[in-house]
Amino acid sequence: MDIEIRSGCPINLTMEVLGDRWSLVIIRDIMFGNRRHFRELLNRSEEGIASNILAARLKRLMSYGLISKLDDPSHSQKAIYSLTEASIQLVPMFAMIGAWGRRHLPVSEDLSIRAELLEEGGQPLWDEFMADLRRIHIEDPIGGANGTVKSPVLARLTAAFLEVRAKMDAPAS
Amino acid sequence: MDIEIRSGCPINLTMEVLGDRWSLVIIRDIMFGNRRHFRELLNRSEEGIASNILAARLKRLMSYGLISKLDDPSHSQKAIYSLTEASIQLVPMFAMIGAWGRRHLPVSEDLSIRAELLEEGGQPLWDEFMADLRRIHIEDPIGGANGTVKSPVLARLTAAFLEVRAKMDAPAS
DNA sequence: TCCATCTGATTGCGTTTTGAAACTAGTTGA
DNA sequence: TCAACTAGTTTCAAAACGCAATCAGATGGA
Repeated sequence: MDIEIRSGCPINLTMEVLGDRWSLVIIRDIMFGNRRHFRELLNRSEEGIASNILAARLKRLMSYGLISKLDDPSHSQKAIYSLTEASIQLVPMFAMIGAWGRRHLPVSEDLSIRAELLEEGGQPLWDEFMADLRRIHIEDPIGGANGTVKSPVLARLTAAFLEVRAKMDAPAS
Repeated sequence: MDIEIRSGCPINLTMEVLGDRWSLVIIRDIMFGNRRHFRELLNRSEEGIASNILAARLKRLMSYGLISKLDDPSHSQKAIYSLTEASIQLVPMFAMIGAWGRRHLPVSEDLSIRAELLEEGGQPLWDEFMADLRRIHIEDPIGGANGTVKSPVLARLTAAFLEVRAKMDAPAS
């Protein structure tokens, strides 16, 4: 749960915190899929994460201040997981990671449309998206989780994704 | 040695390839430290990587096409490790990772000056650096390894690093 | 009230990965 | 000849991972 601090190099420290197969994938689901509950992160995970691994990662990310946990008023046992300012500032990094992956790895068309739009939008779109995320994760996490408060940028990204999906499912014309 | 392909998402795939504690640190040393031999990567590693882990990671990165290996003509047992076009294109990602780490993690001043300069320089500096890297890793890997061919950008980053180091070592004025 | 279902996890257990130290096998230069 | 250097491999213990089963409390409908 603690950083060993092999060295004070920014790249090394970032890899000590985020350098595993799951942490960034979980943050991605919270950020781009607005999955705010344990079960959403578990069952709707594209990659099929195990429940013990998810629990361990959520705990770890909380200890680093990358996500926060809040009781859901609608269900005393439910918890709402939210991004923090630190993880919201990962947006440009996600854009770069997505851009690189799209160019050099065997990505699928539907799952990479959001990365494409995020890359094309550049800094102005990233700023807009980060402002949205602050509203639905920091200012009103409960409204953000239950859908009362929405992110326009996220809505656009999701719409584009669903459109590509629909085209792929349709019979070839 | 092979990607499992849990999903075709660009972020997931990138994490499957680079999502461990060592891969990016090794590429960083080759890229920013111009360490081109096994021993340079092993003994002059800031983080103290073990030789078996280094050997395994080099093999893995080669299998993904992120580094290439070449016989050193000056010593029949020596190998020269070089970046490929794919890993050279990681430069903007490194810039973002460094920028994020510098803001949110306990980095040390000397080891983060290069990240600071890389961030400030923006896309123009990244393009210049990538052009340099192509010369010393792809066009003339042997000259790049033995120092006959140099990177002006790398020289500037290293000079700034050594300057900060010197200031830190000097007695407080 | 009863009970199936949902909540965020935890427990066991076998497999895989990691890490440190020692070691190998060959090369080089004095 | 020999010490130093080259790129790794071997060994073995510890940690992390992945899967399936399980848990205890909360909820909602009959």
